Amino acid sequence: MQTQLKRGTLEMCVLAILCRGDRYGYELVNIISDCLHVTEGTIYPLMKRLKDAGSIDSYIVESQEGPPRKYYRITESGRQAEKEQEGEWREFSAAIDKLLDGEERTA
Amino acid sequence: MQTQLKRGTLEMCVLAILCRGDRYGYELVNIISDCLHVTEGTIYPLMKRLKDAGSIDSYIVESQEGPPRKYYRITESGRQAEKEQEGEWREFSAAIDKLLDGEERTA
DNA sequence: CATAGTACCTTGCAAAACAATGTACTATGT
DNA sequence: ACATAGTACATTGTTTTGCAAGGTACTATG
Repeated sequence: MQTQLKRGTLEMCVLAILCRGDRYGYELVNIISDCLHVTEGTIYPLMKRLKDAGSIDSYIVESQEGPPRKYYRITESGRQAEKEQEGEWREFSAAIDKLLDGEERTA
Repeated sequence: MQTQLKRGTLEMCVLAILCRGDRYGYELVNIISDCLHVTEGTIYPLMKRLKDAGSIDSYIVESQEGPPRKYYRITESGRQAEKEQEGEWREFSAAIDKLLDGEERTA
């Protein structure tokens, strides 16, 4: 459900959340799940892509309540990517709203 | 550029435009291009999907300025689909904005 | 000792946007 | 007569990315 709409926006959301502080993967799934349906099968591959791209890096922290947690920290380049993507998002959603409202000439 | 963001929304946009009147494919490309980058390689397969789904039907009209035009007309079920998708879009974009603004607990 | 919760990860599939390519018609300029 | 540009249709193959399903392993509870 609404799988297609999420394309491209999840990356931006993860970066935006990490801009506000470090988080571990499982935690990100829970945070985002408050707003959108999302699973680990989506988030873990995404974190790998972001790390490969240099937008985030990571460190391990032991936990008493289960297995060790892999925390993610945003990089400077990640912060920049977030800003760009948020700008694109604003532009894009304004464009969609314009098309939905409809102001096109009658050809 | 921003290819991913468009996923799922183009269908909704086409349906919204057809709700306001019949259009032919090439015309739709031009109308949408005012707001978003989109090409025939995207629109024609989309129209085929919409027709297969029963959201639209079509008829041919001769033209003096070039090859015949295939006009698309929205069906009742297409109108309903448009309404649903627009609702999902509103919900979705609100969810994204919430995640961008960030109100999550420091769990 | 089974179950549930936490936390990590990978594989394979599906949907959709798009560049590239192709056809064919009309109109314009030379 | 012929080339070019604009109109209008269509298909093929590639790419990206979300997600279900499956797997590992640790801790806590009944």
